[in-house]
Amino acid sequence: MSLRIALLGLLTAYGSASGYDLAKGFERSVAHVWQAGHSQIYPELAKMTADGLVTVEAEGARGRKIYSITSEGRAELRAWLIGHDPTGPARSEVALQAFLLPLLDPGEALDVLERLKAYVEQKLAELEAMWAAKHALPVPEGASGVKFGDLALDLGIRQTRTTLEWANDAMAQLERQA
Amino acid sequence: MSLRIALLGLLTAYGSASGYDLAKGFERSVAHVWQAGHSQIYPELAKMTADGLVTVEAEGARGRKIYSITSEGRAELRAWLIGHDPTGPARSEVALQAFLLPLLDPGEALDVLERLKAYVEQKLAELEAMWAAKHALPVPEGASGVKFGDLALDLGIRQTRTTLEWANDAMAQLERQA
DNA sequence: GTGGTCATGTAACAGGTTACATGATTAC
DNA sequence: GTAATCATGTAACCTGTTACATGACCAC
Repeated sequence: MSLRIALLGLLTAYGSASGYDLAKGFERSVAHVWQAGHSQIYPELAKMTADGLVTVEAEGARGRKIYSITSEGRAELRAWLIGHDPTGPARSEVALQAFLLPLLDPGEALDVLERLKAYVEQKLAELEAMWAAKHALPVPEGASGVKFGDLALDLGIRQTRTTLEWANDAMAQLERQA
Repeated sequence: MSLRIALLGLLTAYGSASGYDLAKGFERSVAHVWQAGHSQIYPELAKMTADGLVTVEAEGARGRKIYSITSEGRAELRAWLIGHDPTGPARSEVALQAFLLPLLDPGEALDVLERLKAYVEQKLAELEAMWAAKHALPVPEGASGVKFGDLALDLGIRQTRTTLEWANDAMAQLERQA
């Protein structure tokens, strides 16, 4: 379901786009929130067309199909946004690794945390660069106060920072033991 | 892969256990980190037995099969813990909803955040209760400094708190606009 | 012309969820 | 005896990943 929603959302933001554009859109704007490759996107767009949520507005060069959202699609997106309860199953490889870390001896566990920290630091830098890039330009006239995607980016940055703080504290704790 | 690792980890912690016990273990200790139903666990244990990572140590009443980890299994678990890079694809329904929230008007968006906040508060209460329960008892003699699963629980609590703070700030921001 | 990137698709597989199905044991 | 819970399994389905495959167009 969520893939559909993400596609409808992007299509709303873009006005209209091809499957290829949407795949690029996933790499850029939504990558930290949701991911999908083209092999998942193309069949899904076909199904969504069959279900009347999107339509092929035009066909361009190189077989390019330009999709746009229908009013049914807009309704579906709206219903999900308003009605969806995020009971989403928590599944985190990082947390699983953290859970099992005490099975290693402190020195080894420190190495693992060190690598994790490096990874998280890099990710944080990427997200902060994204934020900076988005906010470098002045807000255009008539734009709404909250920019599209900003709330999610803020959440991502905060959570990444929290993970980093946790890793530092966990390392300090292990060092006291080692 | 991660399901295997989680099962090997629980089996290490428990010494030995049946599929049923492991399913219960998922509901309790690891639920905030990883999840799996019995319909996934039983076939996986069968495959792991075929691969030599676990063995059926004994068969009890009601067809109960008691598994224990083999040295091969311990090696696999260790290798994963030491060598696994957490490049895990980020996929979060909450973040997706946050991303698309500006598509609603501020009043509706506030309602969604209100519901999310209630959910997150409840989850935080559960995790904190778990922490309190674990730390109510004095640390047994000879136990290592960090209790099994504590690092992950700490991470979970911190991230849940961060999400809550974010929701509050996002609501305040939307209220200014409404 | 040839290498890159645009653009779409399919197929095989791995991981996960929901529903179906069955029987043994225990508590009342 | 009957309801709850222990205990295991299978089947259908959905989602997601990796790999394969193909052709159009553009820049050099």
